[in-house]
Amino acid sequence: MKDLLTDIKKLGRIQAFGKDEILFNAGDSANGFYYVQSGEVRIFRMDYQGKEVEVVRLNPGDFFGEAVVFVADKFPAFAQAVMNTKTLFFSKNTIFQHIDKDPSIARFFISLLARKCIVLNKRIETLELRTVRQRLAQFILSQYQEQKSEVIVLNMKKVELARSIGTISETLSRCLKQMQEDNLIEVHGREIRVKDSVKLKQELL
Amino acid sequence: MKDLLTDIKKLGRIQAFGKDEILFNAGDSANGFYYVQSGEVRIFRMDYQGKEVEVVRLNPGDFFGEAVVFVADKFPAFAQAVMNTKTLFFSKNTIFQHIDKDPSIARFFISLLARKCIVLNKRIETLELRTVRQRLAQFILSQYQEQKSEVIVLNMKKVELARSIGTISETLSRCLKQMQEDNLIEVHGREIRVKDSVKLKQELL
DNA sequence: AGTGTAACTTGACTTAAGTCAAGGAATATA
DNA sequence: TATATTCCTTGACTTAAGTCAAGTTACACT
Repeated sequence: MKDLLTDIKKLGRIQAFGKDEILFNAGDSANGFYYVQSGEVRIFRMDYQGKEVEVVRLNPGDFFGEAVVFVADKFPAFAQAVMNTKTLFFSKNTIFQHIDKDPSIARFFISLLARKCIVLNKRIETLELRTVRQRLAQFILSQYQEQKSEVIVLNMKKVELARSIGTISETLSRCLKQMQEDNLIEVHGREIRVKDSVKLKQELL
Repeated sequence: MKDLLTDIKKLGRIQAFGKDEILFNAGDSANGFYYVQSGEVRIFRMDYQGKEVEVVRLNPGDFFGEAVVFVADKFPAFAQAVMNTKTLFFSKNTIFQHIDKDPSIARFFISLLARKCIVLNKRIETLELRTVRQRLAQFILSQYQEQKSEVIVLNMKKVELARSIGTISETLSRCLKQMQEDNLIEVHGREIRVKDSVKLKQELL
């Protein structure tokens, strides 16, 4: 699988983008997708007031745009480099050719997409929880399980975390404080130490 | 594509389930996935109190379980027939064999999964909207665009709609009423008539 | 180290939305 | 047609969470 990824990466063309540079605009024809080598990419939409609404951020090791390329012909959102970023670009044609002649490549993308579905489903379940506190607890627990450590280190700003659990930074702040007072966690900057994972789980009703 | 689906359906084994019958339990090994021929299936989890939390409902024409089968080995949730239901069951082995020898089948599942990703992403964007009113507006607009008609007919109970936009039936009720008073829509039972789609769009901020 | 900016926290206040409880439709069942 | 059940709506109330505004703290850069 690791070698497969290495092989697949060889099918891509290296591209470099400067900070704030646009990779594609909403409406651009989706004739290929991307893999982040280094840096960071953000995907966002424009709402009716022309305000940007961030959808997701992609970090090294992430593919993006492939779902769109496989089913639609235009990108529905914008992609912009957050910092200097290197990507691999995979053209639709190349990839389809390789999928057709090498089943292991087909399987690779099947499992890539399947994993995305699972992740997205989890995200939805989180967002469907009623209170911010529950969604935050869910987030902390999921990180806690992924990283095997008791200490979670956020790889994003708190505003971003807030948005990703469907709230705003002020509310997140208060919620973290409250959870500290309830002895569930301990917060130091971007480090969250899980003190009582059992009680934390009980929060999820 | 239509023929491809027909061919693929031939790879499945017909199964029939009575009302309320369980198709699989959380934790069962995922050695295959399903296609709904007729009837309805609901997927749900158990929370810590042992209360059922519905994740999604599947109707005729829907595949389910395939993402899990492609990446994990156990189902994370329960599946239950809502009414008498006929499904096709596709065993993991059979499907993988066919994927490996027929690229068009691989492509079929790639596009199936890619479409799911797109749908899930839309769902997330909806849930991230701040107010219930916005999420409801979003829901109505998306239905309005899919069905080309001004009249949307809900194919679910209002409780279910409420949950799917992350709220409860009482709030949904009040929200629908308010939107009627604001002359955006007209509600008669499960029919929603869009009266002013422009204003409705402006609701999304 | 000093200064400036961005990130985060806190407080006071307002509004949205959930809970509980009751009552009406609508639909199914006898 | 009556009766039961499920579904939906409404009201009164409480609580959660958003807004606005004012500080802190942390960090980045000369």
